[in-house]
Amino acid sequence: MPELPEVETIARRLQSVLPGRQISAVAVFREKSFEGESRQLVGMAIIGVSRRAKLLSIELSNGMFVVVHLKMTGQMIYVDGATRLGGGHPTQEFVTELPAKATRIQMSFTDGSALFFNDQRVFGWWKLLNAAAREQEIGKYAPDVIDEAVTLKYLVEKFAKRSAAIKLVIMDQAVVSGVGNIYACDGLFEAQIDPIRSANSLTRKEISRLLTALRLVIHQGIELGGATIQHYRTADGLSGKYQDVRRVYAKEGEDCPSCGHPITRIKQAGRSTFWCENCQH
DNA sequence: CTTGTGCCCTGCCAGC
DNA sequence: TGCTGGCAGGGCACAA
Repeated sequence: MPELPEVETIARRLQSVLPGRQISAVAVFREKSFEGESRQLVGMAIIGVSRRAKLLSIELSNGMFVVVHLKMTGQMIYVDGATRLGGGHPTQEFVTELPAKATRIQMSFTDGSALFFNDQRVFGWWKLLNAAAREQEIGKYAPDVIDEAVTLKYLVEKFAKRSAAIKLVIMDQAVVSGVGNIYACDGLFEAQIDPIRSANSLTRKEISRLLTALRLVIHQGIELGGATIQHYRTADGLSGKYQDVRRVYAKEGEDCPSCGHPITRIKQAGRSTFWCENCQH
């Protein structure tokens, strides 16, 4: 589910509400969702929350981190104490019904508030890691696509070695981090590049256009609080707004926003790609 | 090294 | 009203 903009939106919100709170209990409803000894968390305070690639890091007062990957359907919903006790004004009714069926982990705080990790498909995870292990986990991922370390030169060199379809290469987290199916499709549309073309067939000019386009849609995604197609919710349980301005993703048969030609869906590496055959070459 | 394929899970929905 | 297959914001382990 969540790509860089969605994870960034969650990270920013959690950073504004979690620091200073002390963990009173952690309930793991699905063993698979949590790696490590959850009891070690009790008594720790939250120092801060950050994002790198599609990973969230929650820093604890003992120097350890809860590193989180939301994969396809993960949600991180924070509910304040007043709302949980019924006296607040929840932004979404369902936050009062947590934990829900898909809640895999509940982290409770001493002030009555709680953080819920919901994950329908159970692909996502929380790992309790020390600083070195967290560095190693994060180190598996290439620089964020919006990081200045991703230069035109960097991409030109990476693409030169790859004959696979450009759509797959920009979604390869060892090339750049943060681009998933929605922003890959929309970025390629914005750059007017055919998703099937081999990465090493792109000209320098096209790669430049693609980098600019990817950053545009990613930044727009962040500004709009992410894209809610199905499962994604902000940390307040709200929908994002990027889906309202998306170009082609999940718009099969609808009019191309640029030329009006119907948007096509094809399958690449088992996943849907949406694009305009008329505009993208 | 690269590439393609299957798989991890659960639930929804279109089409029979 | 069922059933069934396809599909879902990701990434890893394999085989070739």
